[in-house]
Amino acid sequence: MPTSSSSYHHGDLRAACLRAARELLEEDGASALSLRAVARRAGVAHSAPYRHYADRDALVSAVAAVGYRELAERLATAHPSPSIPDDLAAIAVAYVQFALQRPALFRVMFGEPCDRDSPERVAATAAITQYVQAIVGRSFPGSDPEAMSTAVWALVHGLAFLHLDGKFDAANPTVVADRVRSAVRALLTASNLT
Amino acid sequence: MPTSSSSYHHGDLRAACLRAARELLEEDGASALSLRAVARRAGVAHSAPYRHYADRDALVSAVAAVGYRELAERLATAHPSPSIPDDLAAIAVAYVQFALQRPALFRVMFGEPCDRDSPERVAATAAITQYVQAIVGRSFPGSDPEAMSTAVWALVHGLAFLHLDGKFDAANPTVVADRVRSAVRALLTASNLT
DNA sequence: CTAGAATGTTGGCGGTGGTCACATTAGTCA
DNA sequence: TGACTAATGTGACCACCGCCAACATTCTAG
Repeated sequence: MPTSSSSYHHGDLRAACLRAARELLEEDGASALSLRAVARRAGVAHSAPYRHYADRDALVSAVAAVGYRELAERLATAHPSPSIPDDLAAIAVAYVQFALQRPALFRVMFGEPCDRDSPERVAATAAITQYVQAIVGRSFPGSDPEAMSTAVWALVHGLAFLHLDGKFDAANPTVVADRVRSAVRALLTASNLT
Repeated sequence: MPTSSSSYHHGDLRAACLRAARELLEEDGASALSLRAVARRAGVAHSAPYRHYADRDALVSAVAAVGYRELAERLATAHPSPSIPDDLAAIAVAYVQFALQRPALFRVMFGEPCDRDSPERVAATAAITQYVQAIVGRSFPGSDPEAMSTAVWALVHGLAFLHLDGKFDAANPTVVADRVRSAVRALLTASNLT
């Protein structure tokens, strides 16, 4: 049963799986992200993805790593070189908006216990940590950068998750942005006076 | 095949399922929480739980609701009537400790998109919202209670999740507690001056 | 040109969520 | 007390999933 000439090998199944996985995640949520569905979408047998990903967690971690990079881009776009509290607030807004626009991806990135030690993941999250510390350190030279960035990241991360879970009304993006901004300002004002 | 006299009906399968589900969650994490495993543990056919829970999500939501109540108890125990920032910090520490001691349960409560609108869940989370607002309102009569409690809850919630995800070192409970305390103090000091 | 490494396929195993018809029991009402 | 009904538990079944192994095809290094 010759399938014409060379459609047997896919070409770049690894990347195709990643793309398919992200699409499934966006379209139907985390529960739709199965290796078999990914294979179907890539037009390939159900076990082919195992040639490129050891198991489901490996695929999920790869997706999460892509998510971390995208999040970093978003934050950088929100403000390339933040230095005052309002710059930081803009970045916080971008963080929360990312979570609300790609809820399933955000949950994969932060909400699952799987493969916390995957090299891709630890590298990506370490990058975010450094990013936040660098910004905070630059914005508040006098403060303890570690404690300060801890508080900032936690506040923003918590805002994202609570909005995602419907604990805060997330229907109106403007309202969300205002809420995030005022919360961040409150914290940063405090640090200025310490 | 008479199974003695009356072991056909379980007695209180609904409660037994809940208990079994919580045990599975504690012992082997979220992935072990399947309706079939619950049924096995309760000593009942795999389809019996469906008489009491419409589907898996319904069971999970019930477990989450129990978790909300337990969390509320913990917070109340940490400090019955908080009024100064340090009282609030103690409650924050209890919140994070709860997350770290029952990670799977905490993730079920806040980390899953399922059944956000289940009556049990909305009631339980509304109770938490009110609880936080009441505390914050009492502690800071002059501040906007909504904005203030938003910031407090988000900060604490974010600290819990980031510790849970290994983004902050959570090995030493004392270190964790110190981190949480200092972050909360920073925020509350700010509000005092507004 | 050929041997072996990569990659993809088929088939299968055990587990899971969910539904159905059926069996058993408990509660109610005459 | 006895019978009828609703509640509850059972077993068989379906589709899907993760994962594995044997096999087929293609690519590539020598």
